[in-house]
Order: sequence, then C-alpha cells, then structure tokens
Amino acid sequence: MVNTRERILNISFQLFLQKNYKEVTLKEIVEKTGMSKGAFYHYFESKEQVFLECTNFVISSAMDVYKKISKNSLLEFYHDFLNHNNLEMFFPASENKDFHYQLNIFSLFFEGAKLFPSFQEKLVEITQMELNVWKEIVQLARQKGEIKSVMSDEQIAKMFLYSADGAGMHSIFSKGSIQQAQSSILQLWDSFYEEIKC
Amino acid sequence: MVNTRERILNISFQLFLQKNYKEVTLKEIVEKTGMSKGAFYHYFESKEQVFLECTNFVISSAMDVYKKISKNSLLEFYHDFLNHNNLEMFFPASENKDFHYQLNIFSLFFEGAKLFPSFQEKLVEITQMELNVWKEIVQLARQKGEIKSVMSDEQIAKMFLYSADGAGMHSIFSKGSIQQAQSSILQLWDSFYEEIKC
DNA sequence: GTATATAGACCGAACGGTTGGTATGTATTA
DNA sequence: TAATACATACCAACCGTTCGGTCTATATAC
Repeated sequence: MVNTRERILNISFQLFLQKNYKEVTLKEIVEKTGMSKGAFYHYFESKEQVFLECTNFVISSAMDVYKKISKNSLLEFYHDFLNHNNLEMFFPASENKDFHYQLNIFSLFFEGAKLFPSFQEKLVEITQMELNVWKEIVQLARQKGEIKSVMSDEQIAKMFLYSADGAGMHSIFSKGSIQQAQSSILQLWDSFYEEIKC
Repeated sequence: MVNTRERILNISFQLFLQKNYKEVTLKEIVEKTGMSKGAFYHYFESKEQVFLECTNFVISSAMDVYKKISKNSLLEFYHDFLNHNNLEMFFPASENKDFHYQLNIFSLFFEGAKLFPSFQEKLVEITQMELNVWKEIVQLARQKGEIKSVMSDEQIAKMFLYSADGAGMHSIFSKGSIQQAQSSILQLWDSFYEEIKC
C-alpha cells in the first residue's frame, strides 16, 4: 500500500509530465490525490519542493537504467536500452488504464533546469555520463569487430542518443503514443546499425 | 519604423522563446514594450491571440527557409540549411545586443500544439513536409552518386533531422549558445555525411 | 479661419477569478 | 493523552481582461 507522501509524489509526477510546472495547480494535485491542501503541506514545504523531488526522481531512474542493461554488444545494448527506457515504467500497472495523456519528459527537463540550478547541473552530468557509456559500448563494438565506421566513437554515440531524442520529440508533436515513438526509434537505430555493422 | 502592433508581437515572441506561455505575463509584455494593457488590448483580443500569431510566425518562417537553400547536393543543402535555420534571424540586429537569454523553440512548439489544435496540425504538416524535402535531397544525392548507403532515403533524412533536434535540445539543457549548438550539429552531420558519401 | 465632431491610439484603475500558502480545527492512531 | 494526519476557511498576491477616460489628429460645417 503506497503511503500518502508517495501518492502525492506519484500523482504530481504524472501531472508534471502532462503539463508544465505552472499549469499544474495545487488544487488539481489535491483533487487528484483525493486529499486536502492541509495534508499536502503536512508532507511538503511547497509545490516547488514536490517538483524538485520529481525531477530528481527522473534523474536517478535514468541512471538506474544503465545499470541493468546488457553490454555484450551494441545491438543488444540499444535493444535493451529501449526496452527499459520507457516513461510508463514510472507508473504502477494499476494506474496505467487511466493514463491516455501525452507524456513529455522534455518539458520537465527544461523547466527543472530553469528552476533548479542543482538539477541543471545534474542533468548535464547525466547526459555526459550517458554519452560516455554509449561511447564505451561503441568502442567495444568496434574493437570486437562488430561495427566499422569512419565516424568517431563519440559521433556514433551522439547519433544514437540525439536521434532518439529528436524522434521522441517529433512523436510528441504528432501526439503519438510512447510505443509508436519507441518503434520509430528502433527502426532508425536498426537502420543506422545496418550502415555501420561489419 | 516598426509599428506598435508588430512591436508587441516581436517582444512577445522573444519572451515566449525564453519562458513558457503562462510564465510570460501581460504585465511583463506591457513593461517591455513600454506601453499599457489598454494599448495591448487595442490591437489584440487576448494574450492567447498573440501567442497564436507567434506560433504561426514560426511555422511560416520555417517554411520560408526551405525556399532559399541550395538543392544542388546534400552537402550544400545541409550546410546552407544550418546557415539559415537560426533563431537569431527572427530578431533585428539592433536588438541582439540585449539578448543573452536561452532560446527554446521546442517549448514553444509543445505549448502551441497543446493550446491550438490548428497549430498542432500545421506543425505535423510542416515536419512531414520537411522530411519529404530531405528525402528528395537524399534520393537525388543517391542517384547522382554523391552518397551510397544501406539506409533508406527516409531513414537517412530522419537521421539528419532528428539528430539535429536532439543536439539542439541538449544544447539547451547545458545552456549553450545557438552558435555552439549549430557547430555541434554541423560536426555530427559532417561525420554522418563522411559515413555515407561515395 | 475657427469650432465641433469623430476616430484612433493609448492609459491605468478596477474587476472577477485563481493561485500558493497559512492558520486553525478535527479526526485518527498508538 | 499526545502526536500525527488530514480538512477547511481564509489570506494576499497575482493574473488576464474590461472599462471609462484622455489625448491627438483629421475631417467637416459654418
């Protein structure tokens, strides 16, 4: 049974993925949780504090993803990555049925970075860490003879990461589902992989 | 001499590139223009109308870009594209000196698409049109023997477009300048081009 | 030429509604 | 009973919008 504090966080997080910070009102958070403002302020100092915790939650979850995916080959790596890097993973299955809205992690990043310098720093760190992980995987793949390319490890890594972000963004523009976005990204990556594999 | 209506639009547009819709207040628009709320409402029905006009302005400007860039080769095309596709082009040179803020076209797109179904449709149209233009250029480049790749025209086109968007977004996360973002995109594209050229 | 009427440009105070937050009270739990 | 969890009423500030007003330029009538 999830406790009250976590319930507030979960629901707030869902809302922050659907609308930007200022659009999500305390009134709405309170209504969606079925609680009261008094209860909200019992657990949290401010709306801002909730938002900060949500942004930090995203960061730590993103870091966790890299801990559990296969590093045996680039091919396995990116397939595994896509299977794990999914916004729906943040929500208990029982809540998914109520959830047909457009999720936008990018807006949350932009705003978090703007509101909290500490988050911005962490975001920069984690994107750099991400790039490094991909570079290592690419380097290994190259050494093992899995891939061959005139592109540097760094540019290949960037190509994978940035194209996925761009594809994700375009999916949001066109109101596609998360599954559609992932399918599009996979197609793109498979295609690129075909280009550089030995 | 720019007239009052355009002055309000220009300044509003700059603000909407720096903050999201709800963060930009009428008070601020009015202060920045040196006018009054009454004057604002003399020209515009609502804050929302101004925002809609800003979003439509972006769309038409984006379409104009494709009209003036070279289509002789993929190499020329993407270099020319980068030279023209620059947020700073929206602002008169005399105003640039006051302008050291982070510009975020993506947030403007997300919000426009959310607030205005008509804008969302146009956005989808223009991204599709964009993709088609790039596909044609890639196809031509392939036919001319400029490039050779196992990737389909569409996937190559997507790779160029989406990687640039992703790179742009990362630049915003790390508070880089527009010039830095473009330089990063060019490096990525040059690298990819090296991979697929004959 | 002068007085009057009109339109447009612009102003700032007031309006009604909403917001995040605070203070106080009540219910629940150990 | 005391501590914790929660509810409700209220607050001040803020928001976008409306409204009555002023100023200036121009047109018209005499």
